Amino acid sequence: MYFSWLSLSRRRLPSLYSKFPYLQRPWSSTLSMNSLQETPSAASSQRRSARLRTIVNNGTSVVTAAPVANDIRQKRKRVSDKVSVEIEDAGLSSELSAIEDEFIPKAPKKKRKKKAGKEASEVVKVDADEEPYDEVEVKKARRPRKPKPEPVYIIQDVERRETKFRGRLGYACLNTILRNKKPASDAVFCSRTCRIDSIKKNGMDWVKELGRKNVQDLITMIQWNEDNNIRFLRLSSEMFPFASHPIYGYSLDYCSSLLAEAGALAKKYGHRLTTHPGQFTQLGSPKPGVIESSIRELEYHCQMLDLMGVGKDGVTIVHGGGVYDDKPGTIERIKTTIRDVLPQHVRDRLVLENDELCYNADDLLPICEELDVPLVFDYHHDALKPSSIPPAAIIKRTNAIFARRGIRPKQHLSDPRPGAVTLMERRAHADRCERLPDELDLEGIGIDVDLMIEAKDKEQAVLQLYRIYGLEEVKYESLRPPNENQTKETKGRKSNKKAKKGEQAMIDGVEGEGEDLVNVDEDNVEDGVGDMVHA
DNA sequence: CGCCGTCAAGTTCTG
DNA sequence: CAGAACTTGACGGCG
Repeated sequence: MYFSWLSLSRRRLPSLYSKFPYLQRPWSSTLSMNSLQETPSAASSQRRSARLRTIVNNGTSVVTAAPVANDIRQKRKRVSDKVSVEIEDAGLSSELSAIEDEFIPKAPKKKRKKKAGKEASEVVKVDADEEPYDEVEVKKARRPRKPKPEPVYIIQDVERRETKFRGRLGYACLNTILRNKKPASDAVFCSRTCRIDSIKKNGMDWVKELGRKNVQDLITMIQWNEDNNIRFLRLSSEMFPFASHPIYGYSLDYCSSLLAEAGALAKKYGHRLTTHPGQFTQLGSPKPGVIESSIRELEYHCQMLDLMGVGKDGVTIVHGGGVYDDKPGTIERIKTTIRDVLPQHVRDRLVLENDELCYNADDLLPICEELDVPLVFDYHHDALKPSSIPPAAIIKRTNAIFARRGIRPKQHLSDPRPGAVTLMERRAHADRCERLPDELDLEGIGIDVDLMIEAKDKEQAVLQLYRIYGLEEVKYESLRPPNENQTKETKGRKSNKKAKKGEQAMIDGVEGEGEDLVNVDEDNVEDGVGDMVHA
């Protein structure tokens, strides 16, 4: 049984609050009070609680001293990675007792070792901070680490909406649940890669083994998708590391039987598999070498799909790329590359996508119609770089191309990150999507197309849309709470040298007593906060 | 195990 | 003009 976190209002928990008045923080499903129990000292625990509350209650702005900010930053990052509040099942009384257990700081107890085969009837805390107390015993016994029980996640209700859309929703490359399986050796993902140094050191067979493992895990992902009613997936471009590299490249033939197995499974379930090579794929570059690399990349993607036995719906999506200060000339080069240079089997899978900086639908539709190459319409990109043609009209025209080519139409959907203002900020994808575009309600436009959801939360974003619109049955155990501290900006999601510099300056400044703080600007401080949540 | 600097490729935008 | 952003984070070394 699950309950809504929102349902636990203060009014419903008067006794709890009077007993524990320090529970003055916003309810958060991703912030575990376990993180406060990291030392045996209750006093220390409480000091940390107080400092954490300060941070939380002040929202995203860090107003405490830098060392504390740093401490909290690391703490919250760990917590948000691990997630979560565990509350066991059923009625309100057990909810309350579980919450009390959560929120009352106490000295860590020695974890009871479960006998092998015994049912796990109790919820064991997922608490990395208890580890030190186990260490001696674990070393002595030399037993493999016990798998930690799955935490129970608190999933909020979603606002229900209506749609006529009946197509498939898909996600790109990575499944957050499978990727984050613990221990790390259990992680399932398709983008194992390596460095060239490692290829030199370990040899080509070793690289190829990475690719084989990736395909093996792809099979697991396809099965997971089927079990969760997801039937549309973008294959990772990194499935076979360096496969298109001029020196370290290799054919995928060595993996043909496993690829065929994965493809057969997808076919059996009616899953659509597509690919989307990276930004290095430039069909209009003035540099011949770049075009050659791009074609190698496309051929590699094509071979992957071919060996899987994927049909015509298995398209390879690329953007127009750069403009090189000469859009008409570049468009001619793009057309030449597609028409005269691409091998036929590659061209057969090729589709173009409008981007947010250079080529909108105004630019691409004429190319697409002339060369009979479908256009994958991206709602988010069109919002950032609008074309003169309304989305519904664009989709109608590209759907005609899809129909001529016998390929099922496909579109992309994503939201900008909340609070993003500038174009560059708005480029970045939000964690999830709030709603489906209205166009999807229109006959011949959107009701029967496939929609790739490009969101940081991957399959979670799909499942959330399933819930909002009642599109498919959703398994509750597959749901994870959203990150409540989604950063506003792209800055801070990745390592940001400038931000780190500013942050370090702040820390140095405070610790160094009286050093100049002039260079510390708020943006950088906020970036630091973003980092700790998202990195 | 967690952290952090770095990593194949191209291009554009920003300060 | 250097750094950061897009794409899909992941590796590798270190504590």
